[in-house]
Amino acid sequence: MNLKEFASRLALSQTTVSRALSGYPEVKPATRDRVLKAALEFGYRPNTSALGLATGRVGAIGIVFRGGGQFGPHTSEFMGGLGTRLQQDEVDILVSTVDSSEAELNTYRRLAASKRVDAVILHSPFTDDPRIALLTSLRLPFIVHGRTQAPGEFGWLDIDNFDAIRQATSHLLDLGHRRIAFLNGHRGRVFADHRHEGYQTALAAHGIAVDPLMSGNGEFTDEMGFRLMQGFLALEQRPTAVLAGSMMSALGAMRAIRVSGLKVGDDISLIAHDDVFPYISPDNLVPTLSTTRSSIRAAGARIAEMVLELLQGTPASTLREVWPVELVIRNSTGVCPSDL
Amino acid sequence: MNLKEFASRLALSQTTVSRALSGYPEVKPATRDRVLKAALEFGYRPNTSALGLATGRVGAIGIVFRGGGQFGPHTSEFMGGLGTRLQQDEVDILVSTVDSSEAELNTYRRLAASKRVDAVILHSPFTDDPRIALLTSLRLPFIVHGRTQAPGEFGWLDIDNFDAIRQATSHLLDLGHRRIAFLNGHRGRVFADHRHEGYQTALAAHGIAVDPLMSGNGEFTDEMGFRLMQGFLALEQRPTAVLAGSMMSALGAMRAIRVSGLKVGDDISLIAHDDVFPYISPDNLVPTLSTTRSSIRAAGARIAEMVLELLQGTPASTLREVWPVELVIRNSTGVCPSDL
DNA sequence: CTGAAAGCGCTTACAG
DNA sequence: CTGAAAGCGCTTACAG
Repeated sequence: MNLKEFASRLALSQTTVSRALSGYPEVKPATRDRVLKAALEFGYRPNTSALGLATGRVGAIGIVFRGGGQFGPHTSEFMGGLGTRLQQDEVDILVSTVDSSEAELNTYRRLAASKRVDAVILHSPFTDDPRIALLTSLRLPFIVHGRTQAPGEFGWLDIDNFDAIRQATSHLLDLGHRRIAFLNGHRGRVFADHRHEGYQTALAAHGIAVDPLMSGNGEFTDEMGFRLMQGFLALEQRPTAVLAGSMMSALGAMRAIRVSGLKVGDDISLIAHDDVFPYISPDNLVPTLSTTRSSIRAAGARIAEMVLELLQGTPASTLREVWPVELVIRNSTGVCPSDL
Repeated sequence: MNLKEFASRLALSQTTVSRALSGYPEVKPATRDRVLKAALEFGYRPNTSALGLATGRVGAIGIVFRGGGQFGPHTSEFMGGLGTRLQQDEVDILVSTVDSSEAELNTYRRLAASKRVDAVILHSPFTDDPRIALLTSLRLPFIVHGRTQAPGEFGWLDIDNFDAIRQATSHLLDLGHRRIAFLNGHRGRVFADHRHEGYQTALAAHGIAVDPLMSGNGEFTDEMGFRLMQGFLALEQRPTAVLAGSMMSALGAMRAIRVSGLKVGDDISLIAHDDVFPYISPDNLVPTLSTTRSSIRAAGARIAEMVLELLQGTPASTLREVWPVELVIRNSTGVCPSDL
């Protein structure tokens, strides 16, 4: 059913019906009630394309993923967070998949030129991220999940990756550990660089330099954790503690430690970063896993809200947040064994 | 830039430009080339809303998720598969999140009434799924990921859950196991019911009845696997083999076995269903994990293709596929220890 | 408080 | 092979 038919059933003009539905003030309350009830009854809803043409707003937020690895467990939780907030405004998420950086840029061009979305969410930024300049020039509103050095008046939400790892490292140092390994994300990704700085800063406070042999970078998979940890354990002077960038790499690291005959918590301390997944909990591991915790789902929900605010006219420069990360001590961390 | 401006720059009518862009045959090749090149050069793309209004097609496929648990690891892989196929046609995925079944039905009503998507993908069907009748009455084209008894001329793709678990159970029986536990999905979900039937059928072939104490149902989380497995191990006559419905529940089950002092592969055999996640591989576990394997990403890609075919006019009744599932034997399965 | 009509940017029958 | 114009279903300035 379209507006014309719907309005004629109510014996009103399209104008009045449209205004009643959009909440304009100049409609008589009784008329509005009648329209609203009828819309529910007949299941009338404005055609999105017509609405998009007339108003320029389509009620969808875009997000682009690299088809391969990027659709990981973080992604689904983050999207779950976005969704819970956006559904309240009946805004949907438009997901596009790409194979390369170049394809990603082209997708933003396509989304902008065809006016498919009202805004996009940029994630996993690089220090100097070319997507910022592109989106700015396309005049496609956006919010960044993470931070970047790229200039511009955009909004962003990030967790305090620096302090999370600084805290975790300091805690291990306080327990007497001096050889602390680090499973980090890819170099060039802002979050990984921030974490590296936090690691370095904490070590430096104890006069310790970063040992390149004891830190590794990669995608956060179980295998990455397993392989890198095996490498660390094979070192002449193996670490007594490890920082893992995610639950997935922590699982692999724990297994490598176990297989080598050592015990997590007793022989080697472990702290992982936990994005809080519903299907794998640090409380449920053996031993329970100490973590730096920050719900990526909550971040998604807040970013959704920031996007909606941005579209409402809130200046991007006021939409910037750094979320603190909590260090949660469980049983995978202990005093450094003195016999090393 | 809109058509009007773009056409005038080319000194052509909007009609001709539109036809050239849409690949209509009645345009002179030279003209078409000129238009295509200029479109690339100026970055011209038709406005999606205008296109949607004029043609009724919006170039997006909808999928609805329950906000809470359903956004699991399966989801992201499946969407990755959808995306890789859809991107080739520049079709996007419109994701909506809901809290309840009722809200899900309303979302389909909203998507249909507002013509936001060309089709939707239904997933995780129940045996008698009310969504089928609704989508049919809404005339919203759809493909089901999974099967259902609900009547109708719709297309679907499912894996052979029955045979996967039947094979796995038979293999364990062949190894001498007689007490085989089963970590299954929620009752009422078709895939879980099919798996139960496969389990039951294989056991029955050896004259064994299903022992309700040795099978459990739930969401596929690490914790579910851990808790249920602990329960099985506490039984007076504990199982000598276990089937886990997913990698996540398998991780929990393996830990429960380990913590109890038993060894996977030696004391207890384990076979898990593996949807093939990039961040956790059965080859990399200790011991390596025997699985029933089926790439949920590949299923997503094929379903995307089926949706595109459906929209092209292929009859839904010809779009039905059951994919076989491969049993991959690794080191987590062994001969039943005779000392029990 | 309500309505007639222009306009958003396309496609496509119709005419040539 | 090309073009002028109607129509898709809305919103919103303008008029009353």
